[in-house]
Amino acid sequence: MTHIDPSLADLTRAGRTLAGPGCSQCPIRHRAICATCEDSELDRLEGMKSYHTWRAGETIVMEGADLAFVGSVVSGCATLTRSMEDGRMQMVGLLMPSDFIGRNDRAVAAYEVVAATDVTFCMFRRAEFRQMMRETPHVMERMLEMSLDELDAARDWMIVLGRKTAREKVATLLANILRRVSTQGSPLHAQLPLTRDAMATYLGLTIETVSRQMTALRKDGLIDLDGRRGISCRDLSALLAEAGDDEDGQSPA
Amino acid sequence: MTHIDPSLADLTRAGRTLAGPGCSQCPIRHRAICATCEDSELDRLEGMKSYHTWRAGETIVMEGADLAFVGSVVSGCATLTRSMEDGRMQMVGLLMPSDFIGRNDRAVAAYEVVAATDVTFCMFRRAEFRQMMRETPHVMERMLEMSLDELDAARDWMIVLGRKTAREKVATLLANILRRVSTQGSPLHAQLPLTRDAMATYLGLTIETVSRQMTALRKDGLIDLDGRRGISCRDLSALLAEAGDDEDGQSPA
DNA sequence: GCCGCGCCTTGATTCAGGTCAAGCGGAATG
DNA sequence: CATTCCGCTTGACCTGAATCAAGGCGCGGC
Repeated sequence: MTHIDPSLADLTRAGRTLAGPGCSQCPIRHRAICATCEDSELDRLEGMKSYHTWRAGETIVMEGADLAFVGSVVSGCATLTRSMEDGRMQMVGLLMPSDFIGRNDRAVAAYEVVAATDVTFCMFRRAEFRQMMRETPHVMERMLEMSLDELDAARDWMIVLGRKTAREKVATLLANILRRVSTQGSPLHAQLPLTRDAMATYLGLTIETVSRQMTALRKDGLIDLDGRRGISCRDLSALLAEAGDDEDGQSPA
Repeated sequence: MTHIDPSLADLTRAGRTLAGPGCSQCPIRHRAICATCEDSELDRLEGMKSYHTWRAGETIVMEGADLAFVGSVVSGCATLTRSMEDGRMQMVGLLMPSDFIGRNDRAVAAYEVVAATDVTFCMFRRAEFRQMMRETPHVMERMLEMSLDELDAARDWMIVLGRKTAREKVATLLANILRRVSTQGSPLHAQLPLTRDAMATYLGLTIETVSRQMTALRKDGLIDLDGRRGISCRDLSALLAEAGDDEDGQSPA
């Protein structure tokens, strides 16, 4: 169970390089929060956390349901989706390893959380975590930092939704996924963690438009497709140019 | 210099009712952060803060520029805008009284901040504020809470940008503004803090479409317009229905 | 190996919102 | 009081993405 290379840009964040040494188990412990914890604090965390795995497609938290835990993704990928009464849906976040979910001060989930692939979470009960945070200020400081990163990322996504064309939207998403989950090397390649339907929900498009734009990008030589999920790209900067971003997107090296 | 009624829903947040007693001066001191501060802490804050006012239209922070302060809005309204290299722009946030700007751990602004109306900020130098936060955990806790509220609000806005029609978008914005800045009473009425152009930038539309939808809503009897900025509404729930939200939107009473 | 189901692609058509263009009107200026 | 300018409205037209409608195809089950 290895984690992503921390030097890769973050799909749902502003691309901050996470601090912390080699990580072997739980991102909450080893990277996301406790990079500077004392050993005794780590031991305490150890006793509080638990793991749970969901299969692709399973609902993890229903919209409006009681949210009894906070936690972060250990492996796999989950989607955060909000929906309107008439059924229109918008994905508002994509949770990849080390991403955090749940807030310490509110019990009700504002979004539906669904496993996109098989996904494992490292979880804490809400009240316990809150208490721990109060007693450990640098954990709270790290939480604040992470929240602000998520806020920046959410705001960046508003440009995608509000101003980009369908082609740019699809190129943006593919480039982000390639940067984040690809096996290193050139050409980059990856297995998409999302169905076409999920991509459409994320991008504010329909499934047909996503499919057409993927085909168009393939015909234009910007990407190669391998079955339903496989994708590769030999020139990421060309793809980013189609995305309408600067050469390097929003992320420093 | 009175603040908005805290019972009014927050335009750019998830509608949490802020705690704290009557507020007469700076929201950082009296409401947003220090509702639970000791007197001695308040005195210390008092010595650190300063005020600054910008005229409508002035740029407060340029995109990518050095951000030397953190602060919150005392009165007036400012916009947070991100732009693409080809000039397309998307507003990613609207700062109203008590809203916060600037992060404690990063010096560079990701967005341009512009005064929409004459606007006054209460400011702290970044390094000082960070130090103060470290020494005062409940201030940090409040900052975390505020950041998570902003994150929820940003994610809510993604539905507006990604899935709503032009009519729904305009109705959503008008209803939010009316809820937040209207003088109490029925019919609600307010002076819009935004030009049509700024509304378009916020909603991911063009100025012409905003104008047409405003006219349509007026002709349909959902709102009344009074000059360029004046607006009133005798049935907010009807307007919210046009916005595609549930009757009460995202905010509890 | 064959079948069947879901996911995906592709085509034809429609329509919401963008684009281009003209003109109004209120507020500041002289 | 006339002028000008800028923010706004309105109209005509166009286009990009949605919608509606067929299939194709990879994958799991038998």
